Amino acid sequence: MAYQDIFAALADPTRRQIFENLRDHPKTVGELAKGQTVSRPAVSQHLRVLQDAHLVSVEPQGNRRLYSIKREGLKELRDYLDCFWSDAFSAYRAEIAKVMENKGEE
Amino acid sequence: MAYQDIFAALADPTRRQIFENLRDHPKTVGELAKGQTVSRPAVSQHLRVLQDAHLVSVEPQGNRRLYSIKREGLKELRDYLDCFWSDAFSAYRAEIAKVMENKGEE
DNA sequence: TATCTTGGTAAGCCATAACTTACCGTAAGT
DNA sequence: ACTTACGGTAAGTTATGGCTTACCAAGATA
Repeated sequence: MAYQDIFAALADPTRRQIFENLRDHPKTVGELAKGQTVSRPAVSQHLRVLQDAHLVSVEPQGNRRLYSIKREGLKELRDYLDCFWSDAFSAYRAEIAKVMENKGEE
Repeated sequence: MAYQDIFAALADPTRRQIFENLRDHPKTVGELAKGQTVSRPAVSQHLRVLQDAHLVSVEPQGNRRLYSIKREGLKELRDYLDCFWSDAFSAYRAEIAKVMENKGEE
C-alpha cells in the first residue's frame, strides 16, 4: 500500500464523493448509495477501492456494514506532498545555459 | 481548477513519475523523456495535464522548454486533505442503533 | 424455518484516457 | 538559406476501469 493507490482512489469523482460523504460521520452502504446516482454495487466496488487504499474502514454492525473514514491513507498522502516543499530547484534556472551547450551527449 | 484535476493528474503512475522527476530541479522535455519508457509525445501530453492541474510551470528557454514544479497545485491538495482532520465522526458510532430502527424510510 | 434486508462478488459492456506514429512550427547552428 | 534539434498537436488504437444486471451469502424478523 502506498500513495499510488490513494491517488488512484481519490481520482474518481464518484469515489471521492463517497469519501467526502463519509466526512461527517460513518455511514452504511445503503446510506451512501442513497446519495449517489450510481447503483449500490457500484458503491460497494468504490468502497472496496477506498478500503484498499486505507482511506476507509469497515465495522460490521449486524446486517449492515458501517464505513468510516480512516485518516491513515490521508496521512500517507500528506507525507508524500511534504516531500515537494524543498527549495532545491531555485538555483537551477541559470544552469540551463550550460545545458544548452552540451547538446548531443547520451 | 481544483483538487479534482490534481488528483486525476497524479493518479497516473507515469505522470507522477514525471512529476517526481521534476522534484530536484527543473528539466526540459527531452530530459524528462529520457528517463521514461514512454515516447516523448506522451511525456508532452502528460506535462500538459500536469500544467492544467497547476502542478508544473513552463519557462521557454530558447529552443527548449523548461518545466518546473509549481507548489500551487500541491497547496490546493493539502488544503483539501486538511478538511478531513475534524473529529466529528467519533460520536456517531452509537447513533447507528437508531438507524437500525427506521429501515424503509425514503 | 421461511422470508426479507443488506451488501459483496461475477460477468460483461462501454467510455475514457494513455500510448503510438506522423506531422508541423520554431529556434539554433553551419 | 538550409539543416538539425526540440517539442507541441492530431489521429487512431488499445487497454483500463467504472458501470450495469444477476447472483449469492449472512443476518434479522416473523
